[in-house]
Amino acid sequence: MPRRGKVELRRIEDRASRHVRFSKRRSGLFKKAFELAVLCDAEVGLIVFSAGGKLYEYSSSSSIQETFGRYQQFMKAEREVNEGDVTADLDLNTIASGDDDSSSSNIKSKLMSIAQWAFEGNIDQLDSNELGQLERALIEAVRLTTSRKIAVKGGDGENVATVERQRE
Amino acid sequence: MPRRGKVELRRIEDRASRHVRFSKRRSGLFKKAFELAVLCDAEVGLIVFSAGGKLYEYSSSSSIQETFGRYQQFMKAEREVNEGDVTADLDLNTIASGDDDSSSSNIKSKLMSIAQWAFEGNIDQLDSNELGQLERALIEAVRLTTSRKIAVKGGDGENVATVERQRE
DNA sequence: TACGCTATGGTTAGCAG
DNA sequence: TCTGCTAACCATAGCGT
Repeated sequence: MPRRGKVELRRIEDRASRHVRFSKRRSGLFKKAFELAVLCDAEVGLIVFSAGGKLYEYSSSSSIQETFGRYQQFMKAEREVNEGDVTADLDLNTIASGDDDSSSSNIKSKLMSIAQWAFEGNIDQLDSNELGQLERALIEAVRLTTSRKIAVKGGDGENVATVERQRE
Repeated sequence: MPRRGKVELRRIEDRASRHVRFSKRRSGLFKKAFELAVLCDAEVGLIVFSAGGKLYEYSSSSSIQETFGRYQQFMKAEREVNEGDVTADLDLNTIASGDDDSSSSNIKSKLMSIAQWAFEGNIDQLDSNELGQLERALIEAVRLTTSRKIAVKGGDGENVATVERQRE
């Protein structure tokens, strides 16, 4: 005798039942994701971790990373529109400002902006100007990281790594 | 009179119909994703781009980026297991090797390894040793990027093969 | 533990407004 | 274009094995 009523929308407490239903619903979800991509010509990226930590993924393009890269680009573009920026300037203001704040959040956001370069289109197609932007972002990240390292270590100022720009 | 037969699994050619069905199926997919997360205590991240480039997203945790960060960690851990690595060593071998190959693919993979640091747990919790690893990765990325910049600026004839992905 | 079954509830294609 | 309707298809909970 199949189900008696409609499904309640809350966590299934019974472990076994939860696992079985996870398995069934997961396959249903991935099927739907695939159908949406094919039928409607959409790009779909789907990541699922089970309660036990197992990973399941689907991407209609070549990889999840590619889809997420597009997502990052989209977010970046939206941010720029909202802030009135015109060019993909990679936070040059922040780089220019001389504050020596090597807090972890600053490092993280700098690494995230570098990550965007990794996820965006081909590195092949970057011109020397864009490479220069990337270069500056990386140098700034080195500076923040080095400061942070020293701060954590507790004042060992001798180990500062120096980045020397190559002459052009 | 509702539908006459089962749905064919191929791109819907009629624009209007494709849009309507995208809208309906998308909401169905997001509902299913939400249900899976709640019912089965799973972590779900879903990104959808419509054919027109509009973005739709869902994440059962605080953000897509967080889910993707976990995905990155998972992939990294898996890679380490497969390669027999014990520590999160961030390709120090590659860094150590003195080859001066500033090809775009090397830059990209270096940026990706840096991106992993951004997505991983709190920067706060890195000790000075880990910060040193990150520092070295960044310095190597600067070196590769600078070389690349000079190469591009100088002899432009180098048009590295561009790979264009086909859809379907 | 995982699969097959099936009645029920849920999703949706086509159409009308 | 979007919204609502509804028949028809589809997914799946609970059970049996």
